[in-house]
Amino acid sequence: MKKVLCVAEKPSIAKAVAGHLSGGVIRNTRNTGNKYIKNYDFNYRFPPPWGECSVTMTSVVGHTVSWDFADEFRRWKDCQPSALFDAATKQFVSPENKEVAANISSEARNAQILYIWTDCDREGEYIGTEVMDLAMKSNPRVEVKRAKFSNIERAHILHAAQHPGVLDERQAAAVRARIELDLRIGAAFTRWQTMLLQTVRGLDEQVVSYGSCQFPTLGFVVDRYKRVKNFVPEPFWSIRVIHKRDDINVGFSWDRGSLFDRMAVMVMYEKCLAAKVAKVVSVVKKPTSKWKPLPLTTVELQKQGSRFLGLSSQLVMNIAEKLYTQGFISYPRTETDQFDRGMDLRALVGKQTQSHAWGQFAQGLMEGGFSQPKNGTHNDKAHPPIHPVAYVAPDKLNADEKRVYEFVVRRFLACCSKDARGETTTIKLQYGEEGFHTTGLVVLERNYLEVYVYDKWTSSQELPVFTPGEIFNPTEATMTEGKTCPPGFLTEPELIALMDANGIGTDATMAEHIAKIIERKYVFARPMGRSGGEFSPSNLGIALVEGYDNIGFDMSLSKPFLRKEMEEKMKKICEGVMTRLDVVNSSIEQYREMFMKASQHSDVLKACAQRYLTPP
DNA sequence: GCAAGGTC
Repeated sequence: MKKVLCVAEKPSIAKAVAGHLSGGVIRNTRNTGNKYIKNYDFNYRFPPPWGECSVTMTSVVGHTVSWDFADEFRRWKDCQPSALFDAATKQFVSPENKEVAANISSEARNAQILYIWTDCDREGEYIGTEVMDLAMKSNPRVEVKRAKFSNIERAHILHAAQHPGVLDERQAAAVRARIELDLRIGAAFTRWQTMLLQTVRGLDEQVVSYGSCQFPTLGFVVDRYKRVKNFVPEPFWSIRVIHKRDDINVGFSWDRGSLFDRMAVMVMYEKCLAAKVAKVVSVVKKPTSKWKPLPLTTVELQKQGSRFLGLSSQLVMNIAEKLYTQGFISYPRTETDQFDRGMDLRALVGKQTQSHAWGQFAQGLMEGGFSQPKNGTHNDKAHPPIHPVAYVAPDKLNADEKRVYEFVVRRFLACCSKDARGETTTIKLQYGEEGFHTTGLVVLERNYLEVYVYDKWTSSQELPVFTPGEIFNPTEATMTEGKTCPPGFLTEPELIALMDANGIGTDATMAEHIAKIIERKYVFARPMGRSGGEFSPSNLGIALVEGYDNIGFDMSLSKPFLRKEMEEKMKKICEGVMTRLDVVNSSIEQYREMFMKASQHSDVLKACAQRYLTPP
């Protein structure tokens, strides 16, 4: 009988896959040197030519192998920062991963086949090559296969086991290019600018880091700050009509909205008054609905967590991680906003019927209210949307955990419910030569809104009856004056949305980048009650962005374009259009030129920092 | 004393 070693990216997947393949008959569960990892032994019948095999299923815990510079470049004074662009690098297993690596090597020793079950995304493909290398160290002749799966539903996993594929070397190469570039560019610029600015007041003890994600994130905050600061309010004028009927004051808005030309508005307003009467042009009733939300992704969880729960994105992710490891919710790092057709969503809804808070609603879904969730447009092919997998009694969780869990559950139940339905009434007026309108809403069926308490959709004041063709004398018509308002400082949900839209970081790391630029004292977070808080840059943060902008680069270091370019090059590696070395070499040359330009004009950056950091 | 990416 052949021995097959299966390796997943994380312990939870190993456990789930072992459960499905073994049919519940696990011969042996062995502890390893790592407290999270277990080895599961069982038999499984693979398709020919393998047939019935003795299987060991285990996992790593994310990356096992790290990259850094060779020893002679590790200390900051050992070399010029610019030397890091082509300094020797090395891979190694960090002390906390020693047992993980040893487990793979020793389990692979007597296996004929290594079957890789890492997540089916780019990082997973690379982690798969780490596992392969570790296994081949002890068993160079082991045959390597790769499972293709996108969720851990039983039938899906069994199908994956029956259809072994191969590792995608291009995707792994793309990740390796990314690792090398981030290391070289990040370390070179970080050392250089830290040492350059050390003599500036207040920065003597501080690391001033550069990272391809940190800087664009900082750039978003500075950008908004400048827009707020440079904002010049502009006056505008409008016309508003009010008519009192059945004791209701109905306000009508001007079809033109508002104009910046006072005289023009004045003339139009006078014409209205001269006309004396207004005429009802149309009264239109239209069914309308408010759509239930899409299945929950990580980015959405972080944005809404900040908006509705008043928790920072990082805290939300830490809590979600904990709820996941305790088996209460599904994997919290996902880009997918579509549920697989095969998933038994009703079973998951059923588990929530015992809740005092939303149990009745869940019961209602079980008794006919259920409706298949909408599909979004994202699918990472690795994880389903975030959803509750078990019911948890509220007294088992602390206050913040309870709120995150509750959000995940309510969101899920909302997805499985129906859109809210209502009816709008739109009344259009002609008054002089101008058009006016008003709209009323009656909510007819609340549906998902009953459980998704975060969305508001309320009936506006009911409109009195107006009849098409009717002519009346408006109670009041006024010319109003307003002023344009500056935008607010950047909030956390807005920042996450910007990062997401511009490809800065991944769902798993966006919160870390935000935390990092706070730790580096580039930005401050002002807590703002329930909406989560807003960011403004420090003097140092502004100085860095402005200093580099003053030097002047074709592509700004604090804008997302450089990162986007790197992402596009990675895609080209995946498509086979470029090789890893093409990408690494061309990017290194590009950054080396920028680095040289920066060092030639270091006085510009330094002067900028001095200007912002020296008290007047 | 550097990065960003996994995961715990």
